[in-house]
Amino acid sequence: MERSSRSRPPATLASLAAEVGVSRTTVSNAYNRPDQLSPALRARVMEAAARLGYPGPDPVARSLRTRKAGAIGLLLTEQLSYAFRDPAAVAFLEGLTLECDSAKVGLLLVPARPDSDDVTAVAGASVDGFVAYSMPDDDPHLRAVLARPVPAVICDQPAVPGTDLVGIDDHAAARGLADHLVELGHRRIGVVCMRLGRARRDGAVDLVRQQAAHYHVQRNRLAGLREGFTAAGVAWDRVPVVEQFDHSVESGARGAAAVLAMDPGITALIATSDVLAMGAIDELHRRRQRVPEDVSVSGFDGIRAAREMQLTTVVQPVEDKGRYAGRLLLDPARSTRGRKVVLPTTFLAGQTTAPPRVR
Amino acid sequence: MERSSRSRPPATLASLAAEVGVSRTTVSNAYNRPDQLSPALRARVMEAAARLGYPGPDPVARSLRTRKAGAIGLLLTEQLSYAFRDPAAVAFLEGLTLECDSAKVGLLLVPARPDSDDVTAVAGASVDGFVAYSMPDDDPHLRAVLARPVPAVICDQPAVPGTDLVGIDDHAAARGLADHLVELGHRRIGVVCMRLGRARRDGAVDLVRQQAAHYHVQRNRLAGLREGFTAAGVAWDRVPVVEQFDHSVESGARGAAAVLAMDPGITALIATSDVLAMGAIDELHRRRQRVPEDVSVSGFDGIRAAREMQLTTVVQPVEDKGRYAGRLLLDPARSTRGRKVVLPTTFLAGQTTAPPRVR
DNA sequence: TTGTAAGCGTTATCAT
DNA sequence: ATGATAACGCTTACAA
Repeated sequence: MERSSRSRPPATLASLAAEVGVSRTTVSNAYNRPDQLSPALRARVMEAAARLGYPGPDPVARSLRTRKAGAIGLLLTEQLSYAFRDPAAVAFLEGLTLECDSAKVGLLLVPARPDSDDVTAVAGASVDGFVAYSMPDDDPHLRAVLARPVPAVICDQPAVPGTDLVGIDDHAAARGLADHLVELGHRRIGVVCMRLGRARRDGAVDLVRQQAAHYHVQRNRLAGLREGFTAAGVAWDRVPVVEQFDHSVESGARGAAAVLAMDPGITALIATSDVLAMGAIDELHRRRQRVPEDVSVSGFDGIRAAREMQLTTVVQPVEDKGRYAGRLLLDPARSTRGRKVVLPTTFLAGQTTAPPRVR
Repeated sequence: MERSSRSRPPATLASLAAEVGVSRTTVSNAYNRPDQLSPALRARVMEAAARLGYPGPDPVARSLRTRKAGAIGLLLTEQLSYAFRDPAAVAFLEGLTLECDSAKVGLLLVPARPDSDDVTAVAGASVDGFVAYSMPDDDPHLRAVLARPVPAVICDQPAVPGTDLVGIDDHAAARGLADHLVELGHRRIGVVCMRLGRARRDGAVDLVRQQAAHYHVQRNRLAGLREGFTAAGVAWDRVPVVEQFDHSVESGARGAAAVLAMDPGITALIATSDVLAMGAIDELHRRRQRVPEDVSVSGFDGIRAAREMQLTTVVQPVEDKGRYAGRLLLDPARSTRGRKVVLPTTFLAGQTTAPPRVR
């Protein structure tokens, strides 16, 4: 049996070089530039490495020397465990990882819990760049990312000078949704939206809070809706708008209940995400209301489950968002910063919206 | 306007120390041991840091010195983009990230594509440990993980001496499923299973390949099924078993079609995962077969979608698997290696299995 | 083809 | 409370 490598101090490149009787350079080359060595010598080095249990050059030491971490960080607005429950976030991850795969860099998940201001995870991440996904504009983690001397790409957020950006035109897409409902004849509506700030809060939202929302995406979607309905003569300040901190089907149901409590007579319920819309439909069904005969419901995102149930929604290319984010960040020739990629969305008329019931 | 920090060589701890006129130690302490400094001096250091645009100690250099990467690696058997489509894998991730969150370590995703033997991502990952999730026993990436001089936890895999393990008793759980179907009266059955090896392959699987499967989980589930049906007098070598490389609903449908082509007279179709079972049900419905009246179907895993559709399945605590994996790896007092955590499973009789149709 | 020498930026230890 | 010194393990001009 071989001597256990655990009994000795672990082998290093230097100790291996000493063992073989060559310089450290040679051992380094054996690993990193095999063509710079005679095959025979390389074989001797590798044999000795196996014998000593040398696992190859230490990644951290290499990173320090080469100034390349070989990974990028992804800043997520949620406890990680939570993010994975959101199909849109998962699709974004899919796209991003695709690009990481082909660039051969790792992906380090960096959670940014909204209830924590501890930024050490961001400051301590050994990465060559960051992607920030849908962070509120006042988040300290986001600031910490921008403070790091590495490139960053932000996604679904307001532009930051000198930082690449990927997003969609939430305002226009929401406006299209509003126009669709207006055209169908809806004038008495309600809205369930995702969280507007970092502090937990559920319930009715007045116009001031809508416009001051720290989540860019929600702010713009609400603005687009407001524009569309205002243009149709709807008094927006009387439209019940309910914010739900949690993003889940159950939360959508609670939001719908809150809206209905504020105005039981609405003919259409607009959710700013498909997940919330699905919960809203659940709640309506529990109340023996038919969708769309009694109440129309619309979502946003175009996640798979929503499309399968024929939800009227706006389909956005979430996976492409991830791909573009990765591409911008990993682009070897990133001479220009501050690039913007605005992806197209498509309105999808499903089976959950119809003209309001005539009474 | 401040002088741009981009114009100068980036500040380091040393340059900051020189600027302030103190030693490097003092600057280091200002960041890592604030109590070792007079508040006044610390304030001076921090002020200078802000002025010079010093972003704080470099994570890589710190890692080299402290011999702590502050992250763990997760080895996944798939292209990452693929893994996120599997609800069970996502649940595992959820559990693992929960533990990472509370231990304040990052999670580095390391993809191990089955069609690639390139192990550099594993060798080059700056991590303090690895979790390997459901890798085939002959995978070079897995070997590379075990070769790294950091602790590892393996999940859903055969035991490796000296390495912690988390898993379930797949054999016993599958046996229970078989017993359930036997009891209902099923003798003519078919099986759709997940991939058994790293090479792409779809179609009928003979006993030799079943027993030689490189995926421990699939091997054991098949063995459990075989044991149960053999005990009931079913000739297992005549049971159509079909392997599907891809793990998706569509793939499950194709697998079901293949099984039905081999024996159109089966009364029960067993899938070794819920995702495959859902596809099988789709395929049966396309053929105007009712489930369970015409054909019974069972799954495995207990993912949310399966439970919602009342699939007969085995529920395994996937999220707990992730939590235990993280806990074992991050356990500060990991004196003992080679620990085993075997989690319980529960059989769940749903609405998709019933006695075979009488003819 | 191989070796020399100079860092990469930090923290631990020990001294003052 | 602050500082001097010595690593941590590696890569890479450049020289031989």
